This record gives sequence, C-alpha cells and structure tokens, in this order.
Amino acid sequence: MKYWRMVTSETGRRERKKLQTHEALRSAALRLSGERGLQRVTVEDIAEAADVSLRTFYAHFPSKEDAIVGFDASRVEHLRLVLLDRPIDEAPLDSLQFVLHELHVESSEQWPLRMRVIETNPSLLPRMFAAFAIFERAMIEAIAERTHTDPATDLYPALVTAVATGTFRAVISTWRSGGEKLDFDDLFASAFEQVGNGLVQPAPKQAKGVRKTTHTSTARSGEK
Amino acid sequence: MKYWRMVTSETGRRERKKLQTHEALRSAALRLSGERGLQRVTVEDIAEAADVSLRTFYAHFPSKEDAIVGFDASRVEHLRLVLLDRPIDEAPLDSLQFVLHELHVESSEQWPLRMRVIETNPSLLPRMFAAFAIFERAMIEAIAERTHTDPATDLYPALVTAVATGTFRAVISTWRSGGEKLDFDDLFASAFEQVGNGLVQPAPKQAKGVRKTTHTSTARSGEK
DNA sequence: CCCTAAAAGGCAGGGTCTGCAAGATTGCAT
DNA sequence: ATGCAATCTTGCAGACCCTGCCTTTTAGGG
Repeated sequence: MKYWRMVTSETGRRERKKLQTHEALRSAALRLSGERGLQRVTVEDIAEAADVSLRTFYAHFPSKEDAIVGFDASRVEHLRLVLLDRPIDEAPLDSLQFVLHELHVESSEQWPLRMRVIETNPSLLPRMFAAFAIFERAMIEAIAERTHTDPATDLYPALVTAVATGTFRAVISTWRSGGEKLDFDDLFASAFEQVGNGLVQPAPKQAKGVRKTTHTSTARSGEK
Repeated sequence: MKYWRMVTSETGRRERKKLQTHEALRSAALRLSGERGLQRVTVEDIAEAADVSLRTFYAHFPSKEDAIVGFDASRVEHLRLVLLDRPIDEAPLDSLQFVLHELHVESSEQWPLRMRVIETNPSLLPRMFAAFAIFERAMIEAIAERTHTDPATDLYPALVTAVATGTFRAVISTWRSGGEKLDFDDLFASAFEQVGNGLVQPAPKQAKGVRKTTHTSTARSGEK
C-alpha cells in the first residue's frame, strides 16, 4: 500500500510544511550569514529566525554549514536523472557539461549571495567541497551505468567526472574573480572546449589590445 | 637583521622542538584514529598522547581533522617549488602531472593508514578537500606565473590545475576501490594520457581476456 | 473519533574551539 | 654570566556545536 509515496514528490500538507521549514531554515541561514558573517550567527539564531526550535534545525541539517552550502538529496537525484536522460550516444564529457550547465542555471538566482557568503567565510569551503563530492559520486555512478563499466575497477567514470567538475569549478572561480564581467556561457563553453582538445597551452599572448569579442579560446593548435 | 630566518629552514633547537611536537601530534592523531575511530578520540586524547596540553594542540592545528588530513604550509611550498623547477617549456598539464606524482611518492609511506582512516571516517572528507584546495591554489598561482597570465581573469591556470587534480583524485579513488591491485603508475599515466587526448569515451570493451600488458588506453580515436 | 507515524520541541551533557593572561624556554646581546 | 625579548606552552573560563533521549504536537487514514 501507498506505493505512491515511493515515487511521487510527497504531496500532503505535512510534506509541504516540512519543505517550508526546510527552506525557511536555508534562507535564514544564508541571509543571516550574509548580514553578520557566519561566526556571528549561531544555530539558535537561525532556528529562531525560521521560528522553530534548535532541535528542529538539527532534524533538517547536520550542521550550520550544510544549511548554507549543502545539496539536498532531492537535488542530487534530480541532476542524476537529467544526466540519465541525455541521449545514450552522447559523449560522457558532453553529458556532464550539460548537467553542470543545468546546475548553474537552476541555482543562478541564489548564486550571487551564496558565493559572496562563501568567499567571506572560508570556513564554509570544507563542507562545500564535501557536498560537491556527494554530487560527484552520483554522477560517477550514472556515467558508469551508461558506459556499462564498474567504477570500482574502471578508471573512466571517475576520471571524466572529476575532470568535468574540476572544469566547472575553474570556470566558476575565474568568472567570480573576474568580477562576473565575462559572459559565463562563453567561459563555460570555452573551458570544455579546451578540455576536449587536451588542454594544450594557450598561445603566449596575442597582443595588448586583444579583441575581447569572443571567448578566451587561445588554444586551438589541436583541431577537432 | 636575522635575514636568514626568512630563507633557511629554521635550524635552532626551538624550531626543532616545535617540529617534534608538531609531528608527535600528527602521528598520535593518526594512530589513535586508526585504533579507535575518529569519534572515539578527543583532542585531549591526542594532546595527552603527544604529552602536551590541549591548548598546545590548538597552537599547532586548527582542528582535530587538520592534524590528520591537513597539508603543512611547508609541504605546499615545497611542491610549489617543484613545479617552478620544471623545464620552462614543458606543457603545464605535464608539469602538474609530475608534481602530483611527486606528491604521491613522497607520502606513499603514510598513505595506507591515512587513506584507511579517511575511508572509515567520512567526516574527514570536508577538511581533506579543503586542504587539497589550498594546495590547488598554490599550483594555480605557479602555473599563472609560468604562463605569464593573470589567474583572476584568465581561465587557463585554474582550468588546467583543476583538471589535473581531478585526474589525480580519480586515480587515487579507483586505485583504492580496486584494492590497489592495479599498478598505480600505470593507472596514473593512463589517466593523464586520456585527459591529454580529450577524454573520448573508451571502446565498449575489448574482450574478456584483455591484454594486461600496457595501460588502459582504450581511447585513441582522436589522434594528437 | 481513535490510532499511528512523522515532525517538532525540551533538556542534559560531552566535546570543540577561542580569548586571555600567566609561566617556561630559547636566542641573542651586552 | 645576566638580562631582555620573542616564542612556545599552559590553565582556565566560557560560548557554541551537536547528539541522545524523551515528550508533545500535528497530519493522515481507518
């Protein structure tokens, strides 16, 4: 009985309230950290702001940091499905590129604030990487499934995933430190293109007044 | 005066003692965690085992986890210099491959225990990634220096570094989960070769009794 | 209307980490 | 030698994190 529970998105009032609390805690954590700085915000403050008890906070998140930078399991699952839905003959690196782009687009709204909070509070980095590692693990499994390989013995799934997420991190990092003036999509596409070309070293430098029209794809020696 | 302090490796009795304490804390932390499990070891236990006060522990490490998985600044600096010592015309990806191989070789002695502790205590992962990120940052700066680019605006240094470290992580992960039966150097070389070739998807599978003579370089469609 | 499961709340307590101020050790100069 | 200054170490108080255990509240289904 109640098979539906296992498949659907839990559509009762109870589940809705739980989700509300969850999101209230998340946004309170993010907002307060942005206002005062992470160390000046206690878990109790967050719970208070979301109007629940401290104990309830810990029913939703294992730590303060997770409320800010953690991935929800449902989110990971969603992205996993996105990957599995890609055409079966698409190159794994391209599939991952798609998923990572999706990841960025979906959360682009909260990105500015979240990134700012992370940058001003480096103590968030550990948990952030850990959260990303969980997502990465899901991607590895999915790639392994699609390529009919065993990730425990075959290097490829972990390799292509690690490279893809590394590429993603590099793009985010550069985009951020460049003041977000560069076009994200250009940077993103350029990065994956360079990776697909084997990361040959870009030409020393064009000239002083480089045309800033297109992306930074200085590396083109190895054609496709 | 005392310019030498800034250059040499601090060779007084004071410095030696400090280093001793540092290492005593490190090995005590690792040993105890291996014996009882991380959660059954308090910082006080570690300080006790190294015969110093709890407060002194925190003079050396910001947290229990860092004593186990953290990189010392001197270690990062050493690796940075290794990278800068590579022939100036070597491709950045190859330089990074060399440094990462060096990293693995240098710590290969403590690796088994440390890896085992990490795997049995996933709560170490966050700090481990954070430590690795610091190392990564140093590599980015060094690559930027060698390629005469500004990592704040140019994608390449961060990109090639993230890809290289990602490759490294994938190798370690696969090597470990495969029970370390595969030859590490083969796996390592094969991984970087695949990356250099643009990560094209490997052929579905050769046969059952694949020749195990060389590495897994199944991917060769895209020539150089 | 009752019953069950799930969510939320309360409380106690061990553990982490920091600020502060005092004590011990070492390097160096007089 | 003796004193000074820097550094390392230490003790202590206290805020905060997080968990175990138990009680209360609320939603959903017979």
